Amino acid sequence: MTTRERPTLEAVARRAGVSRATVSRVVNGSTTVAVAIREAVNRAVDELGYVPNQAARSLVTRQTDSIALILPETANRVFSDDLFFPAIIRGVGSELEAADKQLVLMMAGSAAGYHRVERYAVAGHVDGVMFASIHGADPLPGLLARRGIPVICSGRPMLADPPVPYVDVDHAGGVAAALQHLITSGRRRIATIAGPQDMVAGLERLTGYRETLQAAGLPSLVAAGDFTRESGVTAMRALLDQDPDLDAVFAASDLMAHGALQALRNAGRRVPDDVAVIGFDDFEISRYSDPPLTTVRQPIAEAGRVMARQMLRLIAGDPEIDPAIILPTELIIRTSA
Amino acid sequence: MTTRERPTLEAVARRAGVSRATVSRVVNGSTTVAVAIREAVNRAVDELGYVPNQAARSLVTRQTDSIALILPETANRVFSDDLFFPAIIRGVGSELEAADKQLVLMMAGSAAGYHRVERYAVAGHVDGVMFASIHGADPLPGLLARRGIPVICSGRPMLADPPVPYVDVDHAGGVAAALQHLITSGRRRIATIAGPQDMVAGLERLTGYRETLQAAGLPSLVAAGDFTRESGVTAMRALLDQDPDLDAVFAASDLMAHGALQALRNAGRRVPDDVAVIGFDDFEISRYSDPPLTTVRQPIAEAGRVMARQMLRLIAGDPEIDPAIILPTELIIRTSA
DNA sequence: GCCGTAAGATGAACCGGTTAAGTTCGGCGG
DNA sequence: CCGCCGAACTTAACCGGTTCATCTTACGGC
Repeated sequence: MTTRERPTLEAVARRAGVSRATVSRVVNGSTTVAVAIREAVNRAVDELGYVPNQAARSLVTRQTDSIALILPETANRVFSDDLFFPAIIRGVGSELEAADKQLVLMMAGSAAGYHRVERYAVAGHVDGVMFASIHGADPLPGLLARRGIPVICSGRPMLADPPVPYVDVDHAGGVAAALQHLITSGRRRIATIAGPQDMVAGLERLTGYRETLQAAGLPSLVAAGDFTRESGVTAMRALLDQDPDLDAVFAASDLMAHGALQALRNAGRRVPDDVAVIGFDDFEISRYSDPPLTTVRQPIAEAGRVMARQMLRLIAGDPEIDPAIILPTELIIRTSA
Repeated sequence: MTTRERPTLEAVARRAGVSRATVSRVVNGSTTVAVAIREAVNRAVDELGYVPNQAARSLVTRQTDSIALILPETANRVFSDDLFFPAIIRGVGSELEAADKQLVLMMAGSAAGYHRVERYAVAGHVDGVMFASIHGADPLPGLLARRGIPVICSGRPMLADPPVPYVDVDHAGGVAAALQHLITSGRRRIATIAGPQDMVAGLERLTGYRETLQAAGLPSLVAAGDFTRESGVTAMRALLDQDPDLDAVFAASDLMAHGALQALRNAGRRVPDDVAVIGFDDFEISRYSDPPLTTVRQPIAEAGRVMARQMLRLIAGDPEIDPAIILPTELIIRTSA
């Protein structure tokens, strides 16, 4: 193991025959350095393989060039089947990479982990904190914001003591488009499988459903789910029990829609002939389901990118940050409805 | 915005009427502090909301308590449809969380990003670096190891100048079990859709296929893929062209197996009646494909956990690190074979 | 009553950078 | 020829912790 000592500024300075300060200025690209000296310093840097010590640097600059993304689920539940978080990570990651910032991923599921996130951020380990999805009335965003830490949320936070800027998608518009499509194609008994009601996404999609159907003078029929496939199966069964003659289902997530497809098949219903099904997300797998799923596409990766861009602005001290950015959703029509 | 100044050790010391050194010892849980003083200090810490400055701390301790996980794909390709990386992240994350270490996720796709990773690690931003999957003869693991940075790989690295400890799964055993199952159930013309040959996983699964079939005295038929669903579709079509009478396919990934199912359906073949299909991975979605996929389960999340544990040991200075840990694979029999 | 000792607290020297203030020196105007 | 100016470099003071050597104090043994 060639655990060679890491060279310090001091070492580089000695080798180049200049002072620490000069080396620092060369390394940081200052212009007021004579060409000859700059070259000598750069040579010394290369020869020694010098890399600045990040801890020392951020001790004085108060910057770390890394940004946290909080996944507020337990590490074990995140990613199990869901493609929401991967997409967010992808978007955020690509944008931060372009800005030469590092992405620090944190799972804040457990109560201990939750507190750990707070300490981590306050300790100055990161320049800012992004929340990938908020459950219930999470106090953490507000708490960090009050501590003076830049915060951006994906999804409107239910609780934000000092209001926190956020990026969200047009849930209501997406739902309305989906239901309109069902109504236009003649469906009249349209049920829904709702998402968790402690998340804004779940809440708004259900509200959108209720309002659209009411405006159309059609009856509502709701079953509760939690965005997972299993809950979709269970909810679909419950709906069929309550109204065996329903002719359409709007599920608040693609995974629940897949569960519904499965339950409908087992119940002997044909999709879309007997029952039309629409989901929400447009995950990759929905193109390959049987039948391919009609669904509301939400630009998740794009939301991640926008969130990252907002964060970079916030850190740069830009005073004009949109308090809310709402991205459009789009109905993708395939075979299931 | 309550951007209240962050209190320092000094402030706490003044308030508690003791020296900086004493506060430091209390904060770090030293035992040689009188109870009365310890309590006074803790009170001061609470009142001021003191949190140690991480940069200052790691400047002297040379520790950051965070560990990097490198995803060596471009940020845009990772996660697109694949459930491998999410599973690794899940395993690594849960284990590090338990050890109170932070996971830093890095995408090293672009050439620039690649160099960035090196600088980041050498700058001492993290205590160690884990590689989620190695493409080709990546020099980075060896390079970091030579710099004295703890490194663990998932998947045997093809190139490791100073040998780097790794965690992998029993590819050969899994492939053998799958093929044995096909042979036992009477299949004789068994083709394979291979993975990318610049990755050990792709390489070893193909080798396993060749050796097992040769030992059984059966002919080989290989089409190239790259682990994606699309490549599975293409490869399956090519295989059917070459041998319309094949009666089984072993795909080196679940995604490719799903592509094969799709291509077979389009070609009018029934699965498993006409052609048996086996995949490799056991992603969640494979339980819900049509028909449900028989596949080789590899414990991806477990590999992540083991990798994290090895890393923690390495950092703790444990001299006895297994240079290689191979986790068992298991054939999961469903309907497709 | 004196001394040795150990528990517990302190002062100060780091860690490795950044940067404001100070120094040196060549050149130019008067 | 002198003084002044600004460019370019150096000196030194931080940033906020950790830790070791040192000092203080209380106590037990003789």
